[in-house]
Amino acid sequence: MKRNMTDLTSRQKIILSLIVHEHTRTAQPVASKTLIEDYGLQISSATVRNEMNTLTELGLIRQPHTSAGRVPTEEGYRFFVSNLVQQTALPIATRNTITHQFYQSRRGLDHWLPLAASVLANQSQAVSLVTAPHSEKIAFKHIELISTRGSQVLMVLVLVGGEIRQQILALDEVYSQESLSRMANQFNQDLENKSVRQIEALEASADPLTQQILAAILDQMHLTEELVTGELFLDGLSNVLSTPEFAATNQDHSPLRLLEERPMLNDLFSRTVLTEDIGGVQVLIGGEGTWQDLRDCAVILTRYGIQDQLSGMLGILGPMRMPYGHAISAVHFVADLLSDLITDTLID
Amino acid sequence: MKRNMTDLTSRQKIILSLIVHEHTRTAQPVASKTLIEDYGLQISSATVRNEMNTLTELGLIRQPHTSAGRVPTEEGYRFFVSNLVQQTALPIATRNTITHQFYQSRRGLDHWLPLAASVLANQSQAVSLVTAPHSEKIAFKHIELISTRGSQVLMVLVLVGGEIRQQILALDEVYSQESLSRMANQFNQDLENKSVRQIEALEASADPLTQQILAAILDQMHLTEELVTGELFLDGLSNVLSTPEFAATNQDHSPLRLLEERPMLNDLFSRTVLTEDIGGVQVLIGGEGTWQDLRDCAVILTRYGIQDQLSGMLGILGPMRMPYGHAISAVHFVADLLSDLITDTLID
DNA sequence: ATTAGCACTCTCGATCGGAGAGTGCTAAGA
DNA sequence: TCTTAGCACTCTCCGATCGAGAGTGCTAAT
Repeated sequence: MKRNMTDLTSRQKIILSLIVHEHTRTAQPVASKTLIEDYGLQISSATVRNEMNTLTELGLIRQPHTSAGRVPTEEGYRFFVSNLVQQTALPIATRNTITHQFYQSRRGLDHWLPLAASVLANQSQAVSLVTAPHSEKIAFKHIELISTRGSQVLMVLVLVGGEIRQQILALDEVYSQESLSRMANQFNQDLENKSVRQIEALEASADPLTQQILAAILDQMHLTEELVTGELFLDGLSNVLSTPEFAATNQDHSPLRLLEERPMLNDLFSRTVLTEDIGGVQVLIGGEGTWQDLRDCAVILTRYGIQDQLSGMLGILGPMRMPYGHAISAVHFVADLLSDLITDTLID
Repeated sequence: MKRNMTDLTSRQKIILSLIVHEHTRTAQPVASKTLIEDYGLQISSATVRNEMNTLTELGLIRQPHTSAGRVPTEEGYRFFVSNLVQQTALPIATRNTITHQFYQSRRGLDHWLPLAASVLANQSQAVSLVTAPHSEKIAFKHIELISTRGSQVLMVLVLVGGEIRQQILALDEVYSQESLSRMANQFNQDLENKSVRQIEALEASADPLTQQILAAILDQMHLTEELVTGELFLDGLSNVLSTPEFAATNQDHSPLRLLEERPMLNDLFSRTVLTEDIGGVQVLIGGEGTWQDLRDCAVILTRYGIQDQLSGMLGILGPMRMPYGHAISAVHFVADLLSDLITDTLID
């Protein structure tokens, strides 16, 4: 079933590449004549047709109907991406512009993540997805208790890795800001770098007030732990709204549904990228049998961040007919950029 | 131009209402016969046709072509919303379920805002928009300096109202967590409740380290001040993807573009709702001449929060053909719910 | 003021046919 | 054995045509 490099002659590879390229450009079936005319091949259209026949038998391309040109199949795209695609690095000027946007007045993740999504969307002309980085292991870093009104207190919790969580606590009596700060300092000394387990062990043998706060801390840590990924940033919806692949022709089965269904999205993330080391880019073509809604789409995903410590995911979702070389390069580039930024500002 | 209540006989109002209702249901032009058959009117179709003629002359309904039924015009919808719509309160069971979801294990805005978006989207079967609440006047509440690595420090800034901002600072030398905490405490005493102006006044006469931190604080306060609204939460995209109004038939002019263009969105927010007091719901029909992309859409927006202190915006964007009664009630309901929650947990 | 009756108009869907595109096959040439 | 010119064949696409049906506007009667 699975083809490898050696199954195809180099001429067949060239023809497959050209079909992919041309079909990406025009969204139309590609004719044998178009190929020799537009790309100046030194062979006749009949020869191309013969080769096309072979490729069709191999399941790499197909004809929408008897007398139409050829279109790459899912298999065909997979073969292309695995063996033939060549990454087309972003122009140096573009890279500089983008890098500059990220580094100007170092504003932190709040700024970088939407920017990453925006850059990806622009570069790929597809929908981009970026998740906030998430710690591999949840541990306490710092707590702050801020008196607000009456006995109500704002708890700000910083976890190792830099994730910040907040919660309003209703304490039993009113405490001054001084005593709240003292309490927070105590927690900061006692809990630094401690894991959920270790903190749970302390919970039992504490006075009621401490217990209440510990419970809140643990609550937030649990919530964070349960997340597969951090917050999700999207961009580039308008890039794909008008493409036929995303139009909701089939009743309400649009690939865009996926973006609103966190369970599905998490599933996608878990099954593909979470298993990979940082640095590898995964390309999913046509839903891979699992995601019906992605039948005509491709997803390019990768992980960024710091191996075994703090990582997020980013990638794009576009029509299967996509400029893979450019898209993969763009994903790589943005991932590396974010990884660098996070390494520079890691909170540990 | 503008019609008021008294321009129409009560029978005309009934007919207009029925046309709006029926067209909302079927998305088809409404015939005179349909009206008397499906709604049991005790008049003949010819009479209805005569009245329809009048309504057409008044510009409240129109015929797509000579021998088709009638469709409400923009004007017609406006008249309907201003004079005829009756809010249909959400069923008590639904209200309870929703309220319960908001109040369970009070998790704070992180939880409430996406939930609000989700509830609105479900109730209205349209796209929902919710912005995080934003302070009317920016003032310092609390700062925390957390040592991370080497001379790098995480600054967590809490503003009056509860907005939290963070930034990584690169200090000139390494400070212990104790000395950082001491510094933070000093700031907390000196700056409590101070505005941007007041803090700027202090900046000049401080030592370099203090200056650096004050600059960072001011930087974040300025950034916050410049925001028209807080973070934006969306939901319900899939509700409208398949409706003709949102399909990107006209090249790439879909109403959904709007959602990705913050400037446009801010403009929409500013011109309509920011001018209103909390409690009033605004209905925008057909882009009101300003927003081309919203030609076939309606937007229902309102403000929630605490007057003159902390407020955000929420609403829905749907096809002009929309169950206004239900939608307006839903927007009202969710806004009130959020206002209550925010009042309970206000940080001042 | 209302309504029955009727002629009129316009859309929608089905059907048809021709033009054009592109193929597969065959047979000849390198 | 590989390549290619030539040609018949197939299928889509597009426009034209047509009839059915829906819904109206008008007229005349109540």
